[in-house]
Amino acid sequence: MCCSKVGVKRGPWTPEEDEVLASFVRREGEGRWRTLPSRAGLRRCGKSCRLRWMNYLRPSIKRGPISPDEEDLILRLHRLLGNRWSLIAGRIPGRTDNEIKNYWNTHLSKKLIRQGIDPRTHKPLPLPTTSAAATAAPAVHVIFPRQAPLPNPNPSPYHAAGSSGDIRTGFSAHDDGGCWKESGDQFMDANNVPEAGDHLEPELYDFSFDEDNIFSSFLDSLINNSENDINDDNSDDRVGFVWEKDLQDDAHEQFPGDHDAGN
DNA sequence: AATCGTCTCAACCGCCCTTTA
DNA sequence: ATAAAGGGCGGTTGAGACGAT
Repeated sequence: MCCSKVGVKRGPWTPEEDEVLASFVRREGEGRWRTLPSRAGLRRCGKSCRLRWMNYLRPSIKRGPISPDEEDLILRLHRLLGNRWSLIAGRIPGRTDNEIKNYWNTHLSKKLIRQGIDPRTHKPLPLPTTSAAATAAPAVHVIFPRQAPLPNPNPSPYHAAGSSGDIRTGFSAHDDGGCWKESGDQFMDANNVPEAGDHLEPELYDFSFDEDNIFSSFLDSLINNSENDINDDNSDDRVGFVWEKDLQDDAHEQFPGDHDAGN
């Protein structure tokens, strides 16, 4: 709670403060945010300065309403990544995670609900007469193995872990080194809800790889193929999905140790 | 014109990971 | 190995804008 310090200003930024911050960052560069206020002569906490710069003052920030293309991309990415706003924002030039998060919460989630789609799972909302099975419908997440290589050139990398795991880097913090691998032709998709561990075998890989490159190319393939991945049962290269449904507990039960590897 | 309810989004909060000493 | 600092993340809040009554 750095902003609660005595003498530290809070609330909306004034144009004068913006100018001080922007010119200072342009001159000195980003970083060292905690000491920036004193160096720049601002009565703000470092976090507030960083946020203001990242979400508002950066020259690369794009202004104006979200275009239909951007909206479509957000929807696709959210379907693949869940509430990983920084990752989503990273694929949409000029947009910030905060902006996308707000847009999602105020527009897109409601739009999906109106269309009868669960904004969390991107699956059809259950009918009002909820059965136990319907209410237990699990969330869909793609969770990228942190240190696991892709098993083959046309990979379907996915990973079982609870979404409560750390997602700040886009990988699960619970499962370093652990990777779920498809078994035979079995895939998980929206029409094939497995039990945790069904049709899957955990595999551990003990060599590292270029995470950025792998992740980037993998994400590109996800975006490009996302329609098929999700909706087309005949898709050959569809992405495997892992169903969350309290998966952390279930998977942990079946494969103890796997999910603690990163901690 | 006044009041109320809803919506929007900038800003803050609290947590946790990474880096540094 | 450990603690502290720095930084980044998603979730939440609240003030202002806006529309309905």
